[in-house]
Amino acid sequence: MGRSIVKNDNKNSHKSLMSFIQDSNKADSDKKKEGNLSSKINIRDNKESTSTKGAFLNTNKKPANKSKGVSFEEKGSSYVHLAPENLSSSYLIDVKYDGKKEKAYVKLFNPEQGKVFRWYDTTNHLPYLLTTVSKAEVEKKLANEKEFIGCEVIKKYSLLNEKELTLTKVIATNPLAIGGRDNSYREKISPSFEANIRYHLNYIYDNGLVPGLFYEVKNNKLQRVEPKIPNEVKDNLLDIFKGQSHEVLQLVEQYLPIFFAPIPKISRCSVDIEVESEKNKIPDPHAALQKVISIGLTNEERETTVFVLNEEKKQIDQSKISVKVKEFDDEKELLLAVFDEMSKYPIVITFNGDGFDFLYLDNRAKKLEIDEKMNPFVRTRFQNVFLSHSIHLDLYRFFRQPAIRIYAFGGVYDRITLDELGKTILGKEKLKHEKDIWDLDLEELIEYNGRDSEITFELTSFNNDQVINLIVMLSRITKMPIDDFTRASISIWIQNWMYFEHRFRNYLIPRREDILQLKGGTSTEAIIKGKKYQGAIVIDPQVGVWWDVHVMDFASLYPSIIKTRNLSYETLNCNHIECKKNKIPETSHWICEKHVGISSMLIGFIRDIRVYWFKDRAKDPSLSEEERKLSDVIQSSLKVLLNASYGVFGSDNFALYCPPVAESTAALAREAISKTKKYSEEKLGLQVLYGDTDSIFIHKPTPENIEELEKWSMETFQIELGTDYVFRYCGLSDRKKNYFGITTEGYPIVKGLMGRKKNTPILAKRPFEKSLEILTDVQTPEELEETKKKIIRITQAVNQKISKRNFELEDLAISVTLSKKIEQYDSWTQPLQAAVQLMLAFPDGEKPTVGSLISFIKTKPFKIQAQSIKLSDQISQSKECSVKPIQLAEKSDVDIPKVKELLKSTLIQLLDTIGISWVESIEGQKSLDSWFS
DNA sequence: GGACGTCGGGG
DNA sequence: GTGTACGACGTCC
Repeated sequence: MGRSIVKNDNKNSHKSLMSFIQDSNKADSDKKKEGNLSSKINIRDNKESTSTKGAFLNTNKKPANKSKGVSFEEKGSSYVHLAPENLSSSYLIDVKYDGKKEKAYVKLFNPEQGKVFRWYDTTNHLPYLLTTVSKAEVEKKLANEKEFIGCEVIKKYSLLNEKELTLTKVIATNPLAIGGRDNSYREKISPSFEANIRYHLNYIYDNGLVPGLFYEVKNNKLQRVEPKIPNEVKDNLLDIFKGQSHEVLQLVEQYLPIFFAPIPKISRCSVDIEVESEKNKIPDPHAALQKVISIGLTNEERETTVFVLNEEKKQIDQSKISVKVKEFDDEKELLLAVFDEMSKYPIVITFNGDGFDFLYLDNRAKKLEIDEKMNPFVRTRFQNVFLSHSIHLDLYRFFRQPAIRIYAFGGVYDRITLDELGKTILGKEKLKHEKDIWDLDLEELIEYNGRDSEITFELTSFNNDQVINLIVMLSRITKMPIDDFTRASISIWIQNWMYFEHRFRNYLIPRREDILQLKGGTSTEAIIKGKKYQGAIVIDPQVGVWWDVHVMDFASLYPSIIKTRNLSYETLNCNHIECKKNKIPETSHWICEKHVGISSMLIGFIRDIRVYWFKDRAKDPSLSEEERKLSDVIQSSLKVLLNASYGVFGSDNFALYCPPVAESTAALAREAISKTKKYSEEKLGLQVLYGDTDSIFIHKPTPENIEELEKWSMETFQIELGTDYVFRYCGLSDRKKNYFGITTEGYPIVKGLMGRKKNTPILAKRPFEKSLEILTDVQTPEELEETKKKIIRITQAVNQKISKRNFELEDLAISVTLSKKIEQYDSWTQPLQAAVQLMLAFPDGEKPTVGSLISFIKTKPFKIQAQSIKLSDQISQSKECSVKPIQLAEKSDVDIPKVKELLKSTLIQLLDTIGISWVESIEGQKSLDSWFS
């Protein structure tokens, strides 16, 4: 916060390493560059680099429509418009594959006509795989394959082997011939490379397409429309990266349009449906047996229309409704009207449309025998539903991504429900109703449905379209179409981003097993049993109250280490004997000093551009609010990628899984924090009170000390060490990751203390928060002593209330979100006990499952009979419970000693830090005054 | 009372 | 289906 960034220092010290790497590598890297590095930015310039694929087409058979193995086909829909021969500048919103036509196509939103057009590939791009098997041999092997088109010999650079490889490119008429069937080519030809990449993504890589940028169609050819970016912006940016390698400068040019092309307002609507349903039963979207009774649709003018089924032609009281209403006496007509309205928008937003609304509508349309041509939905071979004419943005999928929840929204929402998101992000709740949807008056139904559709829309529009902009920006960076992007998770985003950059540079995309085999496993032992390698350091806290404490931390430490130490799957444990001396401490690994690692370069680039450009601009008062907000969106999208960039290398489902990369990053971080502690203590004579992963708590440093540390960090690590907070005072307990501090700006920072955890009962939370509140006002050690007395009084008062059973049942409730299905619990945990009791008490109610919020209170032990509930075999038959769900509990059930324990364990963490003893001050017989006198 | 499992929060 | 470290509380033996 407000940290000064020493740009020049950084660049220079960074330069020293990079120029070293560059120099020793010059001959090699020049060779690598020859490929298509400079010419891939525009698809127009792409002819040379992709010319190889055209060559065979002149001589070989043409791809024919003979494949019967394609498992999904796009039907002709009346909502689809084909792109004309020439189409003005349009927004690339999607890339897909049409199995029937055996062609890739893109969806282009043309703002002039307000329509989405489909442009089918005209370059005869075809699916392929790569192999080291010779052309002749492959041709012999596949001679009788109907879908086999031919082979070409191509050259690619393998980063893993550090050499150019001559490969056979095996081309087929359709993607399933390459991979996805039992007898696909990738099963027949070994080794095969790049054979498990979805075809439409391959199409994006090969053509250097960037979803979310502008393209036009000229003489049936797709070409990018370059945005006008002020020279000034470009020059300033290049200046930031001055002195870095040629490849990084290339990257700056490549990403200019991605960051600076405007994000146009794309018109969109949200859709939410209501279905006739039996009491407490969610209708099955696969069966779609019940009528659709109402559909809400909100557009960008914030106009909400509710299409409602009114078979009995009841009079609707207009005074009771706030939205537009369209009445239908026939369900089929209702659906058709909504389909027609939806077709006007290039983006349609739902909340869980993938899992419910659209699945239901598609199946219902089939049931009602709506003409296929009028049904806007298309099924993929995985039975997903998407829209033939536009893109479907399912917000449930997007907000569910942990990386988005934590890094883009600071974890403000806990549960992924429309109500919770509306409440926490928009301050707008769903309408509550006592009755079932089935029993609502028409007016109530209309209002309820309208509200849901409004919340859904506003989740994308609040704060200047923050969510849409975030999605577009991440989609541009990772090169994933919005449709794929919002349905994939962070490791796939990073995978796609890195795959694109490999292809862009004509590098062979490595196979997971080759990385693992060549780079080996880990060499440190994890502290926690079952983990693969050792993680971060947490410095032992110095117990007590400390005044004037500076918390310094490294700016995005892990990504910075990946950048400055050149960490990448190919540079870790490289083949050069000379590099073996460049050891990673505490491990058996070493890093290459000859080549720049690709992930190091990419992660380093987005780190630098975030820190040196967008982060400052997000807060720059000299910029317009709109510019600031856009910068903030970009910096937060970069943050999302950066924060996951280290972790993915340690995740065995990541395509470039490389445990030594993750392990080395953690080891170097440990080294950085340990050295900083040592330097502070030994060279500067400072007292280090605590530290966690990338932070260090320093007692009473002078401004000179701080400056000295910042300078030393830049020189030693080329990473900014800055001041995160200054605490007027802070309290450290003997527990790690447990402390509080009051900043000089006068607000409290609380870490790990139970009183802040969301499932702590209010009874304990209230005195905790009250105590913290008065601690926040404390200015001097003398005032602290006074405040301690107050806190003791507060605590004693609550303790006495508990003894007298003077509390509300709700105040004792412990809320837990179930993390598993009921049958999957292998032990008789308290949340499970409560869930089972609920199921017994309400056999017809909604069954608790993953994500259900269960509230319970602690009781004296009692037994229940739960034979009727299906549980894991691991759980024995005797069922003793120590909790009761709040719905079933009474005050007399409460186990008083346990509640007192709970209060104690919550508050003792805070009291410990300020030196109040629970036994003496709260439980003890001594009066308050005598204890202090 | 110790080993082990589960959960949650935070980075 | 990004990583590990950590504390609290529970069950099971």
